[in-house]
Amino acid sequence: MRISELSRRSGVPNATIKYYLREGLLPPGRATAATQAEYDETHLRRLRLIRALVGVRGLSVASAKQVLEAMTEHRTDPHEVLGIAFGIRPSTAGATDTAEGDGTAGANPEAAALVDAMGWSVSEHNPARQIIDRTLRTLRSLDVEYDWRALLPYADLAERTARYDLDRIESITDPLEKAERAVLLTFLLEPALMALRRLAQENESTARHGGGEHQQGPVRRILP
Amino acid sequence: MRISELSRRSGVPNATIKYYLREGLLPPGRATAATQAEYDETHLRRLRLIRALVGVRGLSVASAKQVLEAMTEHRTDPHEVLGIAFGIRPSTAGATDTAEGDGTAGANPEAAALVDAMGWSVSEHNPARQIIDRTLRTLRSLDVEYDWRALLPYADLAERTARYDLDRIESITDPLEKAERAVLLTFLLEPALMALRRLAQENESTARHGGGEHQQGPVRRILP
DNA sequence: CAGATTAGACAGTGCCGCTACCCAATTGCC
DNA sequence: GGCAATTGGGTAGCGGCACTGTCTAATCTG
Repeated sequence: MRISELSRRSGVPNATIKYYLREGLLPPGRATAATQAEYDETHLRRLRLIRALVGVRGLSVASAKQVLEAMTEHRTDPHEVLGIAFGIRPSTAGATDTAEGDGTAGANPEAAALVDAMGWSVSEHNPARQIIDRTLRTLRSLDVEYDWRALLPYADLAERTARYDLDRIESITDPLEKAERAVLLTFLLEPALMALRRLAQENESTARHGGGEHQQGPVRRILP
Repeated sequence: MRISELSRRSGVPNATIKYYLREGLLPPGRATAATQAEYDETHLRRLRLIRALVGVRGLSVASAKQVLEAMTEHRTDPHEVLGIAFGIRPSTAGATDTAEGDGTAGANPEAAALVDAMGWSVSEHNPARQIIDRTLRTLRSLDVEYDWRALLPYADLAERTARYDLDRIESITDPLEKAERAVLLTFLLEPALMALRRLAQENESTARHGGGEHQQGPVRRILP
C-alpha cells in the first residue's frame, strides 16, 4: 500500500507519517521509484504501536524511538528489550539530569543495595537504577526519611508483578512478536498500574478512616 | 524573607518563582507594600515540592497545580487528596482524550467490573477508572487479548502497595503534613515503582531463559 | 498525454516551561 | 534627605517539541 492508504487505515495524518519516517520511528517503505514507496501490514502495525506509545503512554518521540529500536534490534532476547533504553521520562528532560556524567554505572549505591538485598541479577547499566537513587535523594531533600530499605516491600511486589508480566509473554514463540508484546505490556500497562494503585489507595484510605458509608466485601480474590 | 532569598535558598531562579506565583502554584507572599512581599518557610517548602513534582516527576505545571490545590484544600481528609485530580499525564494531552464527554462516570465498564470484583469502595468519579478502560481498549486495538480479568493479579498487588503507602503516612498527625506526605509518596514514588518493575523484569527474564552467567541467591526477603 | 498522487524537503504553528527586560515603588545606607 | 539597589508586577521573547502545510519534481493512472 502507499502512504495515503496507510494514513487512511491508521487514522494518522499523512504529514505525521512522513514526520515519523523522518525521525526514524517508522522504517521506510520499499521504494519502487523515486517518488513511490510501498508499505505493508508491518508498517501499519508499527504505526499503531507508535501512536500507543506516544499518544497514550505519553512517551516523547525520541524515547519511543529508543524503545522501538531496542525492540527490533534485540528481538532475539526479549529480556534485553525489557531492561533497555530508559531514563525515559515524559518529554521535558530535567535540568539536573545530564549531571553526574556517563559514570552511569556504579554511582547508584542505593539501587545497588536494593538489588543485592533482593538477590536480583540485573545489569549495572540498567537506567532504572538511576531513577531509584534519584527518587530517594529527592524524597530526602524534602525531609522524608526514606532509603532503599523502605522500598523492599515494593521491590517484592514488583517481583511478583514481573512474574505476571513474563507469564503473559512466554507462550509467544515468534521472537519479534514476543518483543512487541513485552514492550506493550511493560509500557502501556504502566499508567494502568499506577491507576490501580490510586484506586487501591482510595479504597484503603476509606477503609481506614471510615469514609464509612457503605460496607462491602463480596468477591475477594486470593492469589497463589 | 523576600523573593531573592527564596530564590537563593531554593536554587530556583527569581523569574521562575514569579512564574509559579503567576500560575498560582505558589501562594503569594504577605504583601508589606506595593512592591514588597514577605515569604516564609512554607513558601520554601512548597517551592521544593513544586520542583519535585514538575522537575523530577515530570508533571505539567497545570497538573501540579491541581495536585497542590487538592492537597491544600482537602487537607482534612487525605484520602480525598489521594484519589483526586488525575487524568494527569505528562504534558501533551492526547487528542482522542476530550472525547466521550463529561459523562466521565459510568462510562468505564471494565474499571467498574474490576473495582467490583476486588470489593473496592471507590468513587465513580475517580479518573483512574478512565485510564484503566482506555489502556485496555488500546491494548485490544493492538491485537492483545486483554480485559479487566487480566488485571486482577495486578489489582491485588496494587492493594498491597496501597497498604504500604498508607502505613507510611498514618503516623503523621498534622493534617497538612500528612496530605503533603501522601502526595509525595504517591507521585514521586511512581517512577521508582516502575523502575523496580523493570529491574524485576530483567531479573525474572534472566532467570527464565538463562542469561545464565552468574547464579545468585543470597539475602531473599519474605514479606508478612 | 492530462490529472492525480507521491516522496522528500523545509518552513511554519501552537503549546509549554521558562527567562529576560522594563517600570515604578520601596528599601537600606549614609 | 538623597541615592543606588532591590522588589513586585507585567509583558514579551526563547527554545524545544510534536506536529502540519506547502512546494517541487517525479511517477502512476486512465
